[in-house]
Formats: sequence, structure tokens, C-alpha cells
Amino acid sequence: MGTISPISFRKKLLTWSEEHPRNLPWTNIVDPYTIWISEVILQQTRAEQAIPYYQKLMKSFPSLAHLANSSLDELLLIWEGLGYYSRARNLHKAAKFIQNELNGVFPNTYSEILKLPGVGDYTAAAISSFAFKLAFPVVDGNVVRVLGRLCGVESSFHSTEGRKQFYQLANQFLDQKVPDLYNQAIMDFGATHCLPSNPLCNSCPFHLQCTAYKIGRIQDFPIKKSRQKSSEKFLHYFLLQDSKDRIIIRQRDDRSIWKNLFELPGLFLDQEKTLTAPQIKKNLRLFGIALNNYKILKIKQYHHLLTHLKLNIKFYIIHYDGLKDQKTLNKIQMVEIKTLSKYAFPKIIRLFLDQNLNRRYAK
DNA sequence: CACGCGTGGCT
DNA sequence: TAGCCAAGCGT
Repeated sequence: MGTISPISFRKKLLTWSEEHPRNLPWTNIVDPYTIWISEVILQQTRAEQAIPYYQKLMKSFPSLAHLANSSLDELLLIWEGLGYYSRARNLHKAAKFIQNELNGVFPNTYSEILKLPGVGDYTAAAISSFAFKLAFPVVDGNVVRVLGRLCGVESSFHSTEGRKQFYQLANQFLDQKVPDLYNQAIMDFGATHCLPSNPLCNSCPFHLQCTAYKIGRIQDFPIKKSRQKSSEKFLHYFLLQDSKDRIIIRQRDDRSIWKNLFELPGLFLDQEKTLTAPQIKKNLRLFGIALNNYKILKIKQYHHLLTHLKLNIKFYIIHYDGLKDQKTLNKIQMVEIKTLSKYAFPKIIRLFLDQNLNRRYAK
């Protein structure tokens, strides 16, 4: 399988890296806390999308103590719109763990770093090498693509066998003397040169030794697992606005999507339909809500695509005079529209609120 | 271990 | 355009 010696690969890769510096906000950082934050933000996320979030987060929580002493809701508000919110929940949990159990000192061995919630093989290797110069190879999507093509790896990284092969290769190629520079270089090379589609093979320093290129099968590597087709879900949300510019919101507490974020009272259905007034009334009662003099003004439809789900959302815009019985309210809160910027909402709900509230709120 | 988990950019 | 993919992790 090996078509290029590790020594030759390292040398060319590090040369390429010197010639193609990638000036991102987190490059050349050595503080483990800061590296950790950046790596978690970057999980499954493009650098361009990550930058503003990294900057916001470091400004609000410049040190581990700041993060550990914050509330999860504060962090989620900063994380709003970035997606994969379990990252924020785990970040918060890990910060508290380090402060309370490790005396506020960031762990400095691979196995201890790996124990932090939200830190897996990739992130542990990244922190170990970047912050502590430990010789652990990062194996992310970029590395899988580079090594998969270079060595013509015939199995998918998502299989046990493939995973084993990729880690074996990654360890062979890793430069033990400068694991930090090597890891950064191979990811940068994957991200900017050995691109997923239309890679820049003509100017590639390895193309003469690249297995996939030599056999003319660049597009076949790395081997991918077939992706499951996404299903469609139908959501119904009720925007309940009273005459005092207040609306009703609730915090998601179940274990599925958007956990711990805020939303409107509503329901998920498996099939397309439009709720009738009695059905709306009945569903509102599940939240303990009984409205006085209400009027369904209009229904706004939105579509939102997730990797595994196609969301079809109907927002029912309802104005009302007051609630019949406030004592039975079930896990909902009534908040002034002008305070909505203090609550973290999923992207699509924030978009709807921005576009449809007849009283604006401060950003 | 196959699947759930967000959002955005690219082809 | 509908699918693919992006510095993955937890269960």
C-alpha cells in the first residue's frame, strides 16, 4: 500500500505548509484552553463559519474559569446558530469538571484529555499535539481524504477495519519531532489542496506517488459509506402574542434535537396537515394554555434542511387578550418581545421571529 | 456500531 | 437541485 516513504512525505508536506500559511485566528495558539475551544467549534464545521463564533466565545469566556463559572444558557446563546448544540453542553460540563475535579488545571496527557466530555480521538490528538507537543496523529475528514487517496485505502473510515488502517497509516506518517506542525500541515493540505471535489492534482507535491491519482480514480477515494436518506418531519408552532407585546416560549428538555434551546409551544407530526382551530386549542391545553378572545391571524410556512431531516414548519400566528388560568401553565414562560435576544433559539425559529414579530427586539 | 445531531456552502 | 461534505462525538 505504501507508495511514498514517511520521511519523504513529511518533508514535502512541511515544505508545502511553509509555502502555504493559513492565517486563522487560532493558528499558533499554545494555550490548551483556547485550543480546546477552537477544536470543539471546528468539529464538523468550516473555518469560515467558525471564526465569528470563536471570537465571540473567547471574548465572553477568555479563560477556563470564566467558562466554568458561566451558565449553560449563556454559552448556548453564544452558540446559537452554529448547530450541534451538544458540543456546547459538553464544553460546559467539561469546564466545570476541570475546575472542580482537576483544580482548574487543563489535563496534559492524551488519555486524560480524552476523558473530557465532547472530546474524542480527533480532538484529544489535536489538543495533545498543539498544546503539549505530544506525538498523536489527528485523523479527521481531511486526513482521511489525503491518506485515503495517497495510499488507495480500500475500506471506509467508518468501519472497524478501515479505522484501524487509517490510524496505522497516520501513525507511520506522523512526524514525531514536530507533531504539532505535521498535524496542522496535513489538515491544511486536505482543506485547501486535496479538496473533496476537484482536488488540485496538477500542482500537488505528491501526485507522482498518489495511488488514487496514478490509477485515475481520484473520485473513488476515500471510500465513503452510503448515507441514509433523510426523512421529512412536520412541525407546528404557535406564536402567541398578547396586547402587551409578550409571547410564550418554552425550553426544550427532551433528549432530541435542539435540546436546551428555546422554542414556541407546538408539536412534531409525521404527516403533512394544517391544524384546525379546535386542534390548536386542544394542543395548547397540553401546555396548560387556555386563551381569551384569540384570533388566528395567519399561517407562515418555512422549510429547514438538516443532514438527516427535512423540516416542514407551520407557524400559526395568534393574537389573544389574556390567559384564562395561569396556574396550570406547563413549562412555558411569557416573555416580552424586546427580551428575546437573551434566549437561544434554533436558527429557523430565530429567523421566523425576526421576520414576523410586529414589535422588534434589540439584537 | 449505526444512527442522531445543525447549519451552510458547493456542485 | 438535491445531495455531498465540513478540524466528530455520544450512545
